[in-house]
Amino acid sequence: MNISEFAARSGVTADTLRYYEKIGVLRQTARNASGHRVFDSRDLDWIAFVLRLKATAMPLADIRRYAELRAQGESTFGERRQMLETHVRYLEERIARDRDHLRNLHAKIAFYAQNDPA
Amino acid sequence: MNISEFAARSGVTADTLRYYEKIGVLRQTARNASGHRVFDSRDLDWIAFVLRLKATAMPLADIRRYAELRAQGESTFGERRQMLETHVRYLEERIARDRDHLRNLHAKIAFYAQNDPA
DNA sequence: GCTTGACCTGGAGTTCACTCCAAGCCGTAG
DNA sequence: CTACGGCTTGGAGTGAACTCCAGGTCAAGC
Repeated sequence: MNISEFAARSGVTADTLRYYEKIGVLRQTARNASGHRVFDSRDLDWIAFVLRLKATAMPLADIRRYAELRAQGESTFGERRQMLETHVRYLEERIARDRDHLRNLHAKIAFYAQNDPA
Repeated sequence: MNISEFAARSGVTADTLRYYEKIGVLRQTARNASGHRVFDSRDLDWIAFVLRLKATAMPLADIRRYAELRAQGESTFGERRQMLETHVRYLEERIARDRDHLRNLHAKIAFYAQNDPA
């Protein structure tokens, strides 16, 4: 598929896709005879995973590192696993913190509800 | 207390505190005879709440809006409550998404653990 | 009375993650 | 054969949130 279809399916703009390729988050994509990028379903899987990492606040520099390891094949399974384990710990902490923030916000909302002069 | 003590206690650098004042996240702070900022424990409470909102991804522009409402007194309790309720919904969604991401990451880690050639 | 150190201001610079643009190439439709 | 749309590139610009700096003021210690 071409870049605009891939953009539509992945939910990432064409500009951003080219940017991701430039910084190494996407591999150098295949090209057709006219030099246009050609994407396949494996690229779709990869970008979905990238979006998952991004959604959980992993910096693009780290995602880029993961992409590098991925490009080196199965020998990097261990290192990739370590990256993910580190990230899981970060995520677990974020969830715990968020729950705490949530409790605090609920208390504040209750206060406003009780004391609203309106 | 002076700005460096306030910075130490709040965990925010003096530069950032001055920046927050400039953009309206902190009110125009009180000054002593030499024009130096003087902070009190209520400022400490407020900055802690600002950090809570920031930690949950509220943009400074929104925090600034909340600070404005706060400066207008009790008549804005309703509007402040609405802002927090909107933010609570956002946070609840983020927690739900994070939990989903976490499950996915665990599955991927399990795969690496199973298949690591090392 | 001079030095030192903490503070002040305005403004420039930095990082991250895009986002936009000009200029150019290529295949198809009229 | 030319106009058009979609792609290409390199590079400039954007917005958020800081971060740093130069040049200046002021109170306290020696």
